[in-house]
Amino acid sequence: MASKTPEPRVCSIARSLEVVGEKWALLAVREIFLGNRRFDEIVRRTGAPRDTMAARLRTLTEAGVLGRRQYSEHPARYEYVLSTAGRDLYPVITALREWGDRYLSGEQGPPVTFTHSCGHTLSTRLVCEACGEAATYASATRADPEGEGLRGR
Amino acid sequence: MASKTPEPRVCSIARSLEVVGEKWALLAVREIFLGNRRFDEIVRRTGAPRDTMAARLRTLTEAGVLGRRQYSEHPARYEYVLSTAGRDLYPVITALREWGDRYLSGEQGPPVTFTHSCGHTLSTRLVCEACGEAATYASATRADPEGEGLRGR
DNA sequence: TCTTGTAGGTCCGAAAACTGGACCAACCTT
DNA sequence: AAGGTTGGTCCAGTTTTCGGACCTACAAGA
Repeated sequence: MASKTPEPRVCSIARSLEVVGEKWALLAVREIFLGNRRFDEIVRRTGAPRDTMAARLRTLTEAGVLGRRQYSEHPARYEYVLSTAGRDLYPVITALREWGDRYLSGEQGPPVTFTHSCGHTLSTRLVCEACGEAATYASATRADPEGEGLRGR
Repeated sequence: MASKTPEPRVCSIARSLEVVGEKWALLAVREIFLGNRRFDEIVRRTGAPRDTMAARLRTLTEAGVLGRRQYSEHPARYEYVLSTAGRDLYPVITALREWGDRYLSGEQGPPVTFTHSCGHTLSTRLVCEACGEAATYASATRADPEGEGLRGR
């Protein structure tokens, strides 16, 4: 076999995880989605060490997922806001919540966090971008079953 | 303010990340989705240190996301397969791919990895579970805007 | 037979990341 | 003046990660 596929696969999933895959990153984003934009709140509600969360907010800001906004001048105070890219993490967070709701809930059922404006829970659906058809993993083709043919386009 | 909300929020997202939030976990799952079920393949195509990946596959197996199956007796050989819970990570992975495709693609566009059987790319849609209506972050209610009222149900 | 290859790991020491807790500088309220 | 709020930083100890070498068991080819 002459041409080896690139060792670490060129992949958007890997790239995404490079940015939001660190331990506390998505929990920070979750808090901001929930409206808690301030450092102390984020630290308190995620349970992260202050130090670690400070570093994480820095990397997320540098990556363009968050913005840092001064909301008070004289005691200089900052809050974190979601960029467009940050807001577009909503499906990722929803999918994770859904999975946790299904497989990691205790006896009292899943905790409720995000709801649709009609009051019900949001979920993610897989659809085909082109034909609009609902899809499942079963109807998805694994483009690279044997480890070949996957090259970036 | 008498009753403090629980410090670290009770949350399915946090629980999910406890299981699949480690650095190489979702990439291992990705490889298995792509049909590469064997240790060496998984290591090679993710780029993870062998050591770390061995540990990760162990935790994922213990968590019930993966199963470990012997496919050869005499040289005892094992492969990893997705459980139902593992297969249900498909939306998470799709959402991450979609985000990476959108915000982290180079000049040559996103690498293609998963496609629908019709040959097109899959994506995730947010919908309301009850009314079936398409939803966006904008139409979602933040159940806990000020850090209150979020308690598990 | 001897070598090479495959497969699924383990072991190692060095480096990086995470952790909890103390501390700090401005400002404000009581 | 004392105490609270906010957004951090600093520290030292522990845990994880990293890359590479190594190991066992078998099979195929020269």
